[in-house]
Amino acid sequence: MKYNFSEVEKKWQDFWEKNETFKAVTGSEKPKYYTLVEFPYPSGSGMHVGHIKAYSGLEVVSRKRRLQGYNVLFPIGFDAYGLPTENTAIKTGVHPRTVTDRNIVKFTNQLKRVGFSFDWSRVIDTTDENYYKWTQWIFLKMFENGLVFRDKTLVNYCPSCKVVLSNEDSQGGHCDVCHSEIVQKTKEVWYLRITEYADKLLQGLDEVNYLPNIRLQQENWIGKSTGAFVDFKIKEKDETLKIYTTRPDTLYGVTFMVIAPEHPIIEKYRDSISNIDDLDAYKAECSKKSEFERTQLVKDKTGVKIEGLTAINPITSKEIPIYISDYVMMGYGTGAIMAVPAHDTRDYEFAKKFGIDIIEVIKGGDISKEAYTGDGEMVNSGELNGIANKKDAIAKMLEILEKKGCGKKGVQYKMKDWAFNRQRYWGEPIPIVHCPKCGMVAVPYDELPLKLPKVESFEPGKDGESPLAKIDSFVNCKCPKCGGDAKRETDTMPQWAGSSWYFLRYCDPDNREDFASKEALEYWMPVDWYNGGMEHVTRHMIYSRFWHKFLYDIGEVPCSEPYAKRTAQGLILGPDGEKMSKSKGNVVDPNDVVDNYGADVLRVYVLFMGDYEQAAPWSENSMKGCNRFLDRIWGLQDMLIDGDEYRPELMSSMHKTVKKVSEDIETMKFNTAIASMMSLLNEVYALGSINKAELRSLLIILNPFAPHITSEMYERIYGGYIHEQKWVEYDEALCVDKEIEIAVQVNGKMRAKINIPADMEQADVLSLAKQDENVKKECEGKNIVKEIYVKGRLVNIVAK
RNA sequence: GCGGGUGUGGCGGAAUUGGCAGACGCGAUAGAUUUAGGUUCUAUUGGCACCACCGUGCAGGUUCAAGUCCUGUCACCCGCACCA
Repeated sequence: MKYNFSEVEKKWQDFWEKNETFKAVTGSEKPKYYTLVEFPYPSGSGMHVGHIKAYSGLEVVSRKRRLQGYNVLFPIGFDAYGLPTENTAIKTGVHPRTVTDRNIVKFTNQLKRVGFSFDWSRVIDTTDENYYKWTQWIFLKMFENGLVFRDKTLVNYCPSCKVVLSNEDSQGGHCDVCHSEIVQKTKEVWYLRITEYADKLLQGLDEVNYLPNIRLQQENWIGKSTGAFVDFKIKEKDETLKIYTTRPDTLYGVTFMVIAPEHPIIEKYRDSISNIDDLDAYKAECSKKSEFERTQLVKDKTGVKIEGLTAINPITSKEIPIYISDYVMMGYGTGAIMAVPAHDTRDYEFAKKFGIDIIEVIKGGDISKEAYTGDGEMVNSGELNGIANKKDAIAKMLEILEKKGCGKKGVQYKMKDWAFNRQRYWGEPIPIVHCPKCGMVAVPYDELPLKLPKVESFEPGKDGESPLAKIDSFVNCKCPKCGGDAKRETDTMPQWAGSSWYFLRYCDPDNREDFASKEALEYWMPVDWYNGGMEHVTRHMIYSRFWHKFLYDIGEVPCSEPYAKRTAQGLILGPDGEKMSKSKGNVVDPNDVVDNYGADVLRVYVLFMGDYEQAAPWSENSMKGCNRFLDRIWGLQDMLIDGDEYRPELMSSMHKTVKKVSEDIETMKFNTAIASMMSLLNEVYALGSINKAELRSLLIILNPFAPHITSEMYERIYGGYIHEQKWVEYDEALCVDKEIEIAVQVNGKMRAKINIPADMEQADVLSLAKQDENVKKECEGKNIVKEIYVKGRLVNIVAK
């Protein structure tokens, strides 16, 4: 009897839905387990096989946990604000609300067709006013606590999307959404003071269990460095120039200074600078270059010496020149550096080009050829001379600087404050009112949500102005403080806002009084296991950890870190081994797979195709192998015999397979878990029969991977529901075979295989090994120097 | 440039962390079933001059034993990128 996957899959999906089989119960007596996957952006093109792989990992974990007796929260929702929807709306004239609702329906149907065991009663949509009310609420709490500010700065601006982007969204000088080149623009924008949490975000990594590469990426992103701030006096003025350095130990080697072209000191003393025209020209040239060009053209150092301002090295009292150069950035440190050409490659290049002195202060390199950045004995450095390592030299110099009062220890972070705004329609309105009398005033909490007005036109204004600015009824309002005429902020929040706290809402999604009740948060938080893409490790994850830590600090959530554990899946590549993309035409549609092979095959295949954390190319043929595997599972019904315990001939295989699958799920080695079940299946086929006890265990351990076929077979053979069963136990002692085959090597080369009882004594094994004809031949005429027996593995005889 | 990762049959990938390299799957070959194709089943499948020998990007080293450890080197992928 052939397996009719479409009928069976439909039957169980309907059953699960009708019976709310996977509904999580807040406050249940069972131990809780919260598994979280990154909720999708409901794009018009529908689901991608990448989504399936991303969700299948924790889907298996969730189903296993339920069988293990946990109360599992495995939710799903939609991160629906964002540019693609708005662009579709502009192109087609259909309102973003309609586009979003349509796409959500599409995604929901697709997700249900794959049989994911989400708790569908907790679906959230970040664009729902009952959701974004709380996004705005958290924003106002931050505003109240001084974490929100406005600043006029150079921003990354995408001329195509007409949007100001954060550094994170404009990596490599290209827009993250449309890939156009970014230009620099001066604009007053909203910021969240995430840098205030830099240290907490870094320290919090000690409390959680993230994959090492994930942790490292976050650490690099935060980019903490320790060093010193040092004041350099300006000879001609009563002024000091503050610099940041990680190498205060090299202060004796400072022969010039460099400041960023935008450094304010130039404006301050422009009348005293004799070559101000040259500086202005250089500055103009730099501002023409985009940030991207600036970092790409690293080969050649450029700069101009400031005539009229001279710095004094605080430690040697020598006069040194000051240059402006675009290799120093205003956005990091103080926008000014002390240059130590002997021991910094950039300063070295610059000094060579401009003919500046190079003074060696650390022994070990050849400074006539290149900068020496290694460690070594201090020379030419006064009281530091003779100190042999960097650490001691830095400590000594800091001591001297502090005594002289011209420097102190300091830390810097690469992470910048978060540009928190979009000049677009389809986002959460920022709940702030600009009052001519009172300044920036928060919309009162009881007026939330500040609803996004329904409009006809969503196109951004000419100068990158938000579409909301065109709606008078929205813009004009009364100041909540003084009651006078005021104007609303028209920027909206960036697409990262809604996803910065969604895991909290899942705990209590229908709450109207609070973003989630204390009880629900106490019960569910933190997320026990969070899985998603590597691309979200530095943006979404840092942002959401920041929001969560803030909420913790103001007493709104019970734990300081949101995610106890974080893993990441690898990409699915196209059949050609390239990244899937519409333009390459190598995209695989999960719908086609479900139509042709069924959901179980799709699920098993995305987990079997390779290491879960690694990228792997799609292969239709390989997937057919998974289809065959499940057909053979179905075929077991024809070789079923009675029996309520494992037979001796399958005893160790059954225990081994259960152990392997149980362990591999925990380490996300789904591919080898499936492989071990295939091996067991091969053994059963070779044997020609399987008994009821054996099949029952196999169905249960396969259930998280292929829930439809296993549910159906379980019901047919045993009656009742497989999801009400218990995960299978195994006995470590029974995983071992009584008789084993071991290899016998002579001088490290395999010469024979012998069968021995597993518990045979070393001496007996060795003497048995030496009786083998082949081994005898190899040892003939030689002295046996050494005999090694690795228990259960091999014998090695060393003969000379 | 810095950081991370990867490199194993025709292909996707395994290998208890130093112990029989190539599990499992695909593909291929042969046979059975079938009018035929497909499906299914059985057997074989790293190379080769087949009891030997050679084989985990390349070159060395440590070890009784190396895909795994050490030194050097090459290639590809992904982050970050003049971070002082």
